[in-house]
Amino acid sequence: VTTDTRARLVAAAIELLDRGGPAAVTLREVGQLAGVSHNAPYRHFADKEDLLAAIAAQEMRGRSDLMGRLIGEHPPIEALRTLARAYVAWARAKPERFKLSFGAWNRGSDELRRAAADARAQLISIVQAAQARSELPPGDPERLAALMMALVHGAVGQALSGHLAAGDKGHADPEDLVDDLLGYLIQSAGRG
Amino acid sequence: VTTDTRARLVAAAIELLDRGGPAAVTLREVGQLAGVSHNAPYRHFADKEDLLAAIAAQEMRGRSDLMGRLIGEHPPIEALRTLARAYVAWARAKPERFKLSFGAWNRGSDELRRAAADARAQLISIVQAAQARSELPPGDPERLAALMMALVHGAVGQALSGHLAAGDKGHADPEDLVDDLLGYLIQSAGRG
DNA sequence: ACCTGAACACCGTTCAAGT
DNA sequence: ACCTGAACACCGTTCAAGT
Repeated sequence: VTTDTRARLVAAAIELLDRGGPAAVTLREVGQLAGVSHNAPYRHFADKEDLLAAIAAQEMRGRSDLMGRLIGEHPPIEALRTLARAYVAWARAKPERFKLSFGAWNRGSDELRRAAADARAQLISIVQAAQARSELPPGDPERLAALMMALVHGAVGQALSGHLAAGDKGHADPEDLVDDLLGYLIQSAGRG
Repeated sequence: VTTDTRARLVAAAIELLDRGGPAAVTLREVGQLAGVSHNAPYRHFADKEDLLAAIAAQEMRGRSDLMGRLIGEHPPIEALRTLARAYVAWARAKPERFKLSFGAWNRGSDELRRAAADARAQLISIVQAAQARSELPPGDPERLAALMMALVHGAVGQALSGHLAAGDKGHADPEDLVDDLLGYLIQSAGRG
């Protein structure tokens, strides 16, 4: 089909994004990489921001799909830890995609919102499963899920910004902070 | 002194940043707002990124100074909560400054690094004071401070991106997540 | 030491055509 | 329906002068 061009445009944009951030995603170079003219993108996307939103949507769907695969292979608590680690690894490997996916989310397409809601729902269901086993403290599972998401997001953001590299030794990597939080939560679940 | 021009340039850049993000900070408009030509900024800053870094440094110093004022007016745990709330309030009121201060931190000036290190040291000292009173769990205070920072940073980031507004009701505001984490930590401190 | 006006290269976006 | 080349406005940056 002719939508092939659209997919090639997105792929080219992702390549440029990974190399130099959103500023490096010039529509002229996107067109050249995709083998079309410098303003062919305007037949597939409203503007540059719309193209970036398409990348964010595709990336978010990828994260959501991966979550679906990782769940079910592990008991709830282990699934949570595995999920968080996979998320951190993705953010480290593709920092520009991570930053973009949590940027101007407002102008995001419905597809982006759908993928994000899907990922959120999966996370909440794991939290509920862990609560049912008394492996996490009781309370609103949405709120516990939000706590986990916020910590992972913040720890990765700090690592990418160089905040966590302040100490000489490697304490306080995102992975460490995730383990710490899970530890406190698990401990709090096993109370009198 | 003639450094007055530099201060006026930074003030103009902050005004434009607050209005429309880094993209709205055009050196031409910065110059016009400051009453100089469109390339006078190059006599005070290496390039646009350097001007933005100067804003980040100034803003970080403001945060660090506020921390110093808030500490000492409260016992440790209350100081932590107050600090976190002040931080969240600042990020909500000036989202573009918040995003900038945690962006390309890498190219940041020494002044930025100094201000950030200063804020971090103050936070760590409060954590230690709380640990000494057994109001926070034992362990590396740097790591506990990193956990708090990551949560606050992540919760604010999600709120600004619209992630936390998913549920109809206002659960899971950054303030709620801060309280939740503090609650789990306090509970974990009072163990057998 | 600090500032200015002119100029350059680059980019997002639009438009009138082309198939 | 999709693509192209030319053109416009805007921006970061540099340069040769000015005081």
